Amino acid sequence: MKKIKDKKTEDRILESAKKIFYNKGIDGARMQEIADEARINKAMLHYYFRNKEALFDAVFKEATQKIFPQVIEILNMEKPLFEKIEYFTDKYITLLSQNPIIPVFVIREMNNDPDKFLKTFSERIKIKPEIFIRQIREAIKSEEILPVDPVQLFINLISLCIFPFLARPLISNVFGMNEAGFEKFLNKRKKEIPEFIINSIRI
Amino acid sequence: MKKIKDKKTEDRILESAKKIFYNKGIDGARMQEIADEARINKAMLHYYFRNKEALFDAVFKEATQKIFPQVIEILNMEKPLFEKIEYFTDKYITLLSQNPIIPVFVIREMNNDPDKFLKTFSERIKIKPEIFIRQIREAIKSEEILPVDPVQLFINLISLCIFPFLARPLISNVFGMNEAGFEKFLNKRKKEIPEFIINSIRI
DNA sequence: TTAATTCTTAACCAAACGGTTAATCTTTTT
DNA sequence: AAAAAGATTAACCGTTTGGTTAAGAATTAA
Repeated sequence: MKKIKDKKTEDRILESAKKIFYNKGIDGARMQEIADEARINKAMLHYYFRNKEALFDAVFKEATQKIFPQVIEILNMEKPLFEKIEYFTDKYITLLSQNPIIPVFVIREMNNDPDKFLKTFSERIKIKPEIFIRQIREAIKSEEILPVDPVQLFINLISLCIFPFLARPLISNVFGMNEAGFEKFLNKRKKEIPEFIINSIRI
Repeated sequence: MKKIKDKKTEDRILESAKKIFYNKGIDGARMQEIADEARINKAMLHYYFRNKEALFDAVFKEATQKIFPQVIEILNMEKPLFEKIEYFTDKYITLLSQNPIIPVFVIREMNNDPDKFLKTFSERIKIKPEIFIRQIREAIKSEEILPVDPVQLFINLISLCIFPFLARPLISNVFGMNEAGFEKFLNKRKKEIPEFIINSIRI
């Protein structure tokens, strides 16, 4: 019974911290605001999490755990290259659509303190796209695709998927999209990106 | 004689503010740190700029003025489509390489307060890529390129150019690049991106 | 039941923050 | 040279900030 109650409060804190940190970053977030959001006393934040940084780290950890492992998992699947590119784009944009603020959050905090990010990140998550890279190399050898630089191709794929989530306010404004319009744009993109890439590299 | 001295101090403030704001954002930046960087008293910041927000606005304005007008200018040039894509990629990546922190800065602050951004931004800068979009439409009609969505193609071009600057710490780490290595990667990209795009859409 | 442990709160604190003030130094104007 | 205007500083101020404390509820263990 104790554990259930624990989780209840601790989870509410984490949920509130997520909401505030995601939208304002560690520097813009206020501990009081997180406490208010969770409808608890500010001291409770320090009871469950030592300090602001520890609370932030927990939130950041969850955000990266939610995104990166899935990326790698898909890229390591045993699938033909073209099919994998299609599958990846669809799954990745769907995942980000469900957490559209995470890309901004991760990019912001990663650049805020790159050393800290790389340290805590590479300790937990192995993001080695070597299988995908090797698969590209093999496709080149077997003359299935043009001889492109595998690393550049990989970055292209990631860029095309993530960037719209980072520049969303500007894109929506320039092309006069409302929320539904942007969602439509993203859904269309799920098919456009693989077509775009495969068209480019297919022999 | 007065004006020269004015400029000297005011410029030094702006320069220091740029350095701090670019790297830490408006929330992470401290007025004292900016003053220290400029080797002046903190009160001077308020003498030349009313308050933190006004100083930040001046910095943000300069950053956007440095990037966006050039993007539009190139996209509005009278150039054949393929040549324009090549020219744009080269000039844009070169420009960003000279100001590699600006993309992170603009994306961070744009998402920090989208309404403010869109208001002050669209007042000053008209970023209507209509000429480029029309050019794509015409290339489709004349069967020079495949019938792709012009907006998606435009976003693809921008995504491929900007994203590496946003994810630089992660990219450098995953692929073991040092500073020179990343620069090499970017330079290679100046040719890879146009090839990649043109390969994809050319009939 | 009672003692110990865990959870929660209100009140508090020192440091850091953006911003102000009043006096001083420097330059320009007359 | 004297007065006016502009530039610069040190000291100060009220507020906000992350964090603590000590006391009280609530739950668990004995």
